[in-house]
Amino acid sequence: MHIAKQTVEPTSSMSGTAIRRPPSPDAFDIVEPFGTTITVRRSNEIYKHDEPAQFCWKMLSGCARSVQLMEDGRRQIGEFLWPGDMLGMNDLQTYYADVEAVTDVTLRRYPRHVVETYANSHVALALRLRMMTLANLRFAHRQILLLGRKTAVERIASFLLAMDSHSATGDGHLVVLPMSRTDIADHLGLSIETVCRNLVNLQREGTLAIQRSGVELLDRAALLELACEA
Amino acid sequence: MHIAKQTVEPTSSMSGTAIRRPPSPDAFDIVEPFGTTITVRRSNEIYKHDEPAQFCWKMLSGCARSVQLMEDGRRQIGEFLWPGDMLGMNDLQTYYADVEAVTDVTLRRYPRHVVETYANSHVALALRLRMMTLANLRFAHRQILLLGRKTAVERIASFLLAMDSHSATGDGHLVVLPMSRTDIADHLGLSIETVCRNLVNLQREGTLAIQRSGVELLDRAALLELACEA
DNA sequence: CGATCGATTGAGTAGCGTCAAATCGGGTGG
DNA sequence: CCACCCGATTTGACGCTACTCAATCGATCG
Repeated sequence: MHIAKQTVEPTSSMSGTAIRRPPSPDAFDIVEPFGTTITVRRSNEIYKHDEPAQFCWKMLSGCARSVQLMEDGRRQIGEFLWPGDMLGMNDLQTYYADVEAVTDVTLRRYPRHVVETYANSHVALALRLRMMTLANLRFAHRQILLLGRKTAVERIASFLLAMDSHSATGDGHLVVLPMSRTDIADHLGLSIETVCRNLVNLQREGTLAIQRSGVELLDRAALLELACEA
Repeated sequence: MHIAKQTVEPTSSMSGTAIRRPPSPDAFDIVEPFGTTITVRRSNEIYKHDEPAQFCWKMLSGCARSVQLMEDGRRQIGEFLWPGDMLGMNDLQTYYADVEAVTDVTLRRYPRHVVETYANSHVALALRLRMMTLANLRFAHRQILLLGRKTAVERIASFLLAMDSHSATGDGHLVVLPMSRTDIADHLGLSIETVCRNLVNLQREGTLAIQRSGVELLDRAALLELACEA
């Protein structure tokens, strides 16, 4: 595990924890004293497939990707992880995917056995963990529908809308895309060229404007229509 | 909800609960007194998308499918459900998929609020529920890799091996496939014709033999190779 | 300024989908 | 018992979506 930097902040700063973080007090506070705040630099791994699952993490800031690799190099990004998301929770003794930092990332790291121990005595924590897992399962099933039955444009429209809901900016139309086209392709089950071409097509149609740091959504209604979520 | 028949067996018979059912005593036993054993006939629904999530169920026998429908009729089967599997657990107030009986199915039905209440006081049950959800999440991510990055043959090989692990027969090579080709196609993100053709190709190569009730696996090593799980 | 990595564009193709027809199997009623 | 019917499965012909390979463009960095 390559962890670029390790600092010990007494409390997690609230920056970048806007979306999925519930209001304090959080059932997770009970294990806060056992947490360590760490930083992982862009492109470095947070944990790897088959490693013993000793820790779990909570995203504080940045973006990470969960990666499954096939022997011949085919790659699938199961999910992107955002502030408030948990990583590394498992029913097995080892992790079953790689997780890597897309941007520089700060995380709060907890020993798994501590979390499990507290989950066995503090019902609120057990409930919180279960609800997080159920929400993740729901997202996974959305992704299964996307990968099984949606066309390339539909996948991209769905993806952009999902990214939009993570954009802290909210009001503005600009959706920041911190991940590469390759990452997007490997998340949507497409080739990088198909992602590019479809983005350009959407731009041509006036639905969005491609910018350096992301895309500007010009016609959200058209995207909703395309994403089959209208 | 169309439930064909409703009986009240005092205890669930153990028939058909071979695979994922842990040995007694089960943490679930605590809610058994609140359960009702029901039967749902082939092709009937167990619950529907957007219904209030009042109940959850445990599969006792048979096979069910979890279905997501798009407005234009495209269909995705997220998972097949087998004895021991839970249905209807959710972090929302309503279900987010349809579940239908593939074969005649018997289930044990529990009021959600009872399960939630006990989960808040009986740690073993809370843990058990979380572990089940984590396992489901792991299966979902396997399916995401399959749908995102595997070819048609690879998907079918993976599917047959997964079905094999549910076959109670074990020793014999015959894998029973209770679901239709359409169901298989909608689970693997393929067309029904592609499923047929690839099954026939595998038969031609001597990897399997198509039979009335399922397929006989003649060369499991070849399937493992194809499934990219060798 | 050259080098490098990511993004875009173009040309050609293959895998899988669609449409349509044929076949199979199981159930029904005479 | 057999002829018929209907739905599911299989087969065939063809087309299209998205992939592959390859070249170009752009931006960032030393």
